[in-house]
Amino acid sequence: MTAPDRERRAASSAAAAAGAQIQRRRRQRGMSQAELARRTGLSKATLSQLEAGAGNPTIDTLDAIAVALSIPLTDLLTRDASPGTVHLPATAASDEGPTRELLRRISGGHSLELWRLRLPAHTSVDGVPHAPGTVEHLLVASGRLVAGPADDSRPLKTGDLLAFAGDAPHAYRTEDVPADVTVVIASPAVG
Amino acid sequence: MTAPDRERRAASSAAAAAGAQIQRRRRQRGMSQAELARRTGLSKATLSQLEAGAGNPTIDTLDAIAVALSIPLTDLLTRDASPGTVHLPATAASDEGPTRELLRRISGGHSLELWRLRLPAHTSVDGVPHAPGTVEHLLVASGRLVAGPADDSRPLKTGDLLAFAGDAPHAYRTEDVPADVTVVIASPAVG
DNA sequence: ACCATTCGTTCACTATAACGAACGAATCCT
DNA sequence: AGGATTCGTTCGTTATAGTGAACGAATGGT
Repeated sequence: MTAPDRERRAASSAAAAAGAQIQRRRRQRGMSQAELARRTGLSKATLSQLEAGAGNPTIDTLDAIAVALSIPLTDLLTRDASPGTVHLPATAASDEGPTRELLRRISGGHSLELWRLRLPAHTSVDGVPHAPGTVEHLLVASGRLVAGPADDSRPLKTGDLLAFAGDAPHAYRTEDVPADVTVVIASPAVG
Repeated sequence: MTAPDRERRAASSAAAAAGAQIQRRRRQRGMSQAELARRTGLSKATLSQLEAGAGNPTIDTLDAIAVALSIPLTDLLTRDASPGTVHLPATAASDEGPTRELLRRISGGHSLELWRLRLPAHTSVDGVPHAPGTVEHLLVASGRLVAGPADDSRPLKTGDLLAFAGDAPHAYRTEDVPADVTVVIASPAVG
């Protein structure tokens, strides 16, 4: 890469986005730059410049930060906004004939993770906030639970679908019955 | 970061994984290192070392490569889900404590559809072949069925996950018990 | 056979990412 | 108030990511 090329890319969205992301996640955890510096083994100077969007971090630097923040490396490279909560109650199964029902469609540019979440009765689990723009889908395979964003959680039963923003604090909680839940996480990718 | 720290991380999985990923995607496109160097504006030397897993690229370098390969930046940092058919049998639920299990990860650039498929007993349904590159995921919420590509279908029970290429002919078939299946269809974004 | 390309690698050099140290501004104690 | 921390920033220095040139090996044309 030539020097001019590098300059032209200096204000590159990738580096700036990563910087913003680092700052956001750090503050989310009530962590100071100094403390993050201690945990990562990086210098305060480096973090300061990165968060200012001025830097061009190496993959090792980003990895160290991701580890210290307990998030996947890729979460530092994703961005943007989040939708509202959608609750689709289970529909009655028809007695005869197979049914095919479209629950939800999300348009392009997403990465995808499928998780299985098993909760015994009377259990509460906090969800790890994901990258901004991440949408989380809960499909209740069996049981009951209360789940969703901290400020808008819903009671769910077998067959229900709940979609909500995965970048805000959220939690799953069972009461008298255990729950078996499939979680589909769709994250927008930076291209 | 101190010098010893850096050395210790030299064989870091993050850098090595990125290197492997770069090589894989480049070859997939029948592109030589030299040509990728031209398109990215990077030197051949840099690419050679990165693919060898020896490097520690900056975010700008990775971004340039991602752009040249027309893939989201995050794809360079992600292990791709294996392309073939994958069958993940249900795991036993632990008696105590919640379990969180990553079933599958698919890198960016996908649109997403969630379907619910309900099959009465003794029913057979042909799946519509989707666009090339589409991956279909079956999550068995309850019951049993035999499903998958026409030439490689598998018996599935409650809790199983089956992933297979959705662009080939495939079918779902129940025997003595009905089945309730969540289908996640990931299609590569157009463009 | 020969020369011309193109490939991926290695090496010395240059540009720069990350560092350590010092700074002023806030905040919290006596 | 005064001293002690802790914060985030800025500075000069050091370690290293990326460069350009040269290399041997492989391929293609004449």
